[in-house]
Amino acid sequence: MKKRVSLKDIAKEAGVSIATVSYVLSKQQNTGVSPEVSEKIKKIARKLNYRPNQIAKSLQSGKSHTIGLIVADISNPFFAQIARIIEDEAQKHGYTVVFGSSDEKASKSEDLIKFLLNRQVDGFIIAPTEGSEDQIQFLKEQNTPFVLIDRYFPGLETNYVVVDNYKAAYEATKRLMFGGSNNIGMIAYTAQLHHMRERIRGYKDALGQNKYDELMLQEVEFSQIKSGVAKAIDQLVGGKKPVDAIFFATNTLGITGLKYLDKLAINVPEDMAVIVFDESEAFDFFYCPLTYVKQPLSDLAKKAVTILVEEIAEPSRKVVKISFEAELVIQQSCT
Amino acid sequence: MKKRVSLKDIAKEAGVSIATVSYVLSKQQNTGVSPEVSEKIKKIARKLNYRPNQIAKSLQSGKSHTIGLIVADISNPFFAQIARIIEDEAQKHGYTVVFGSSDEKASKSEDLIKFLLNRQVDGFIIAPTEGSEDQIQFLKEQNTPFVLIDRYFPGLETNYVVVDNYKAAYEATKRLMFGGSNNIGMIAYTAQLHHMRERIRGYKDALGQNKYDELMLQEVEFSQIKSGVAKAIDQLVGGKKPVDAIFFATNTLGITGLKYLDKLAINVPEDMAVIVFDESEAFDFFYCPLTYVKQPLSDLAKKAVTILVEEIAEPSRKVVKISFEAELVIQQSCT
DNA sequence: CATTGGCATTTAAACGTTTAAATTAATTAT
DNA sequence: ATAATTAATTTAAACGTTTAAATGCCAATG
Repeated sequence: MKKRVSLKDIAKEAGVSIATVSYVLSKQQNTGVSPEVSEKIKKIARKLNYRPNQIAKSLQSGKSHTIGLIVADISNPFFAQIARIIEDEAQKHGYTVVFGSSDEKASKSEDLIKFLLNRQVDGFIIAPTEGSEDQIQFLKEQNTPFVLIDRYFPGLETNYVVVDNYKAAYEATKRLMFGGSNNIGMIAYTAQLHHMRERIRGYKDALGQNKYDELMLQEVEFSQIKSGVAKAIDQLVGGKKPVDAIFFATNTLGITGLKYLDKLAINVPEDMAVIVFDESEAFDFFYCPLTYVKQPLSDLAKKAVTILVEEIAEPSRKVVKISFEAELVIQQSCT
Repeated sequence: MKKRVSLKDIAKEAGVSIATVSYVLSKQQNTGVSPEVSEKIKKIARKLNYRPNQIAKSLQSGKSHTIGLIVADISNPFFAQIARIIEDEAQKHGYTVVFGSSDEKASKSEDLIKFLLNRQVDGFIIAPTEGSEDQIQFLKEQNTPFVLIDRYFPGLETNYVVVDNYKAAYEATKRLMFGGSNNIGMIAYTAQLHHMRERIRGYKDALGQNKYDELMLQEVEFSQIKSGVAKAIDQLVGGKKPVDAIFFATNTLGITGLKYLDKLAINVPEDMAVIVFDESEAFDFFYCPLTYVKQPLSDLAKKAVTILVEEIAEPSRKVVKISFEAELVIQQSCT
């Protein structure tokens, strides 16, 4: 491996000290290096194809210009899209992004945080998993800059960028009612995560006391989506009061659920109205154009980066809490 | 920001030199530190919650334990899935992954490579874009370890892990013929990238001289997929010899094309047989179960990491070229 | 002419590690 | 008792930067 050229090499070739080279190449304005020397150094640097060693800079400055992104699963299009926007936005600010997938497991999330802290990331953007409050609290105590995205913990004073899940779910459910559905079921995750609870709360509130029945809300485990969703749907359609509409709390639940409905030969929207939280490329091929809740991913991700970069620059500023509105894209599945 | 605890802090508290602490904590076997001192140091380290500064280690060792992943677009599920597998595999070897999306632009790819080189990544996994040969050549000259994935340049002696695109395309086309299609069109990218040319070559060879007609191969630009595909399909179905089958060269082309076929009210497979290269969650919802070429993503990604890690350990070893077989998953769209 | 000031450059320390080499102390052999 | 050996620990240099402080030089000032 050819040794990379360093300031030292340039200094030697130019016959000056390392410091002089550094002054020239880090090109702050008022460093009194003579124009001749300056030119000479720049020329040599170009000739040798000098590329500064970011690691050395980081050690010296204490800043790595890297941000850690922790999501549930980078291969889930929802997070992949967020990752892409974060990447672009971070790059604009001169930051690199390193990522990790927690698989919704607090233990993995903890490992990742530690791993990335060792790497001296300057800050984190995290979609926190259930049970990771103490990790978040730890970051806060450490004064490590971070922004939560997609989810947050109402009990913790932290930066976050989310969507108004309650409102979005409320409106979606109301739309189903407006479309004529009388028994609206919901399929959500078992998780105690706030964003999930908010979606459920929105659903319940929309139905109101008299309409809501325990069995109409089915919760399934992350770890066994497929069987869980199947069982949930069986419950919803098989009970004494079968539902005529289902509100899926996420993308993945929706995809899995629609496949199962297909298997049961239940038709959307004739036999069953449907609304799904989040979009998916897959929905474009569903025989009935789906009504879904569209999150402003780009806004979410960009804002998260902006806040993080600001926080890195000015560590102990006030916490920023942002909640965007989601949009209900109405198509034919909810009538 | 609370200062992180360093070896120095531990040394001071323990009343020993920094070196002793380092010897204890980097726990090579035979460093003759007395058990008492060793225990004491470990205890203090735990108490102070010491976490080694990876940046300092990197500077000292010249290894960052980071690998750079450059793909066309991380938000494309094909690459997102690869990224996920690479992440897991890299982690097993103690590596972090930083990623960047080139958008199939050589200039972006070049910027990314430079950016990540400054970050001292130990090596790269790259899905190279068209026109990036010189960048790859540059890495080779620099002796920077790297592995190409998904695509490669036949003119360059480099590590790569790909799929036998020729064979996969050949078999797919033959299957369409076997299914009874007489005029088989193909929609591919304009790119001169080898993997794309191979898919096209496989298609042509399967058809054979007598069957192949210029107009049956339509190439569209990356930059205008939607309009390009629409135009291509118009050509294919509108000519004097309308096609009765289409072979889509990628995932994205397939999705876009199927949507357009829908718009034209062309039915699969009655009016048009279809095979797509690569899978997509979306296909599960297409009214007719699609026949598609399934790449062994997991094998590809894992192998790429293995090769890279080996190359980093032993830099000037022989180039490794791997070609996996793709699987043709036959469903109802090709009859 | 000695002093001051300003400019261009260098010295040196620092960031947090690792590690070869040196030092010191204790033990064993002669 | 002295030299040689071994064990435990420290010193110091190195990785590639940045940057405050020091230095050297020259011209201008009083």
